[in-house]
Amino acid sequence: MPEPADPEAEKLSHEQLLFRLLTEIGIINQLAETAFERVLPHGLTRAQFTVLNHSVRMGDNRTPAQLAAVLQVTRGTMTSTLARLEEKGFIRLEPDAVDGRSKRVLLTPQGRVAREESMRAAFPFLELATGALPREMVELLLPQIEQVRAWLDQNRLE
Amino acid sequence: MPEPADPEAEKLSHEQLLFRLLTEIGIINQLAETAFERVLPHGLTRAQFTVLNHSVRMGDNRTPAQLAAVLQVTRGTMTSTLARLEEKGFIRLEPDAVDGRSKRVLLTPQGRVAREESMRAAFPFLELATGALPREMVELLLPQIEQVRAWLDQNRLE
DNA sequence: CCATATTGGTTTGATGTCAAACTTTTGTCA
DNA sequence: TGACAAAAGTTTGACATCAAACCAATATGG
Repeated sequence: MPEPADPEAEKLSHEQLLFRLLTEIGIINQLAETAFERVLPHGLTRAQFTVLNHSVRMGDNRTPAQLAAVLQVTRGTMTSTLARLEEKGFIRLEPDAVDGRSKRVLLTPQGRVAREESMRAAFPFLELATGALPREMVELLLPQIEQVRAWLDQNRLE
Repeated sequence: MPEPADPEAEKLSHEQLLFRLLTEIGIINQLAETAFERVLPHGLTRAQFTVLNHSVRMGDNRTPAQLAAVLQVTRGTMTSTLARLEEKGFIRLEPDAVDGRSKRVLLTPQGRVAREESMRAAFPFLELATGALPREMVELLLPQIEQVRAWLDQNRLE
């Protein structure tokens, strides 16, 4: 059947499909971020949680520049997020012993607890979602999405 | 082979997979938005472009509340975006003839031109991406991503 | 060894975004 | 019809984000 029955169903170009994909991703991100921040404790934002989570999982004692690179934000943004985490007592910022330009980001015990609380707070929402989004689908989706991420990552217009 | 060779490759829970998916989506969004805004003309942002694009594709003469609902932002956010588009001369805001509370968003000719220019400016980037992200993959991905979006959309914690 | 380039971090200004409080207008219903 | 509820839009305050300009410290090269 070469002729689509639905006159609306015009054949989209490869580029148009990609654009649609990025648009959908934008909306998902917006909805997910809003839902996530609504349940996070201590007024944590997604950006702040991401720093705590990364520090727990990959180890703390990183420099702000390293965190900015890994988490894909500018250094200015990281400066701001770290300042708020320090205000809340969830990290400490110490001067680097060997490089006078650098600092080191250390988790505090309260920071670890706050990350744990955040995980628990997010769980019910994720659990609810598992009902509608089958595991096989997510397993199929993830590597493809990672491929999109990898391409964008490598083709940043510096 | 029930034992994974890689000791890192622990079996992730369904919830953890979903979390990873949303994290990847967040990073993709950030990279795509930054890349897109770098090429947009007239200092347009993605939010502003989205309003122009929607008005061209779906017709203008909508109310701010309608646009906010369709584009998944709060009314306060839409107020701000529309104000900047009006400053740039790309839309006009007129009072609704029948409902004294409402306004109507009208595209100006310059607004239509700016949207066209934006599409052209974005094309080279999308074209580049088509090389790395095959059409069959995008076609496979899109309906699944739409399913995720639809679930989040319906399960907003109002 | 010194001039220059690079790197780490900060600051500023603009924008998007949300939640919450607020005003104005419209709708409901008793 | 008059009180109250609902809806449209705005404003404010907080945060994330970027780009660009900036300072300080380190690295490089002649």
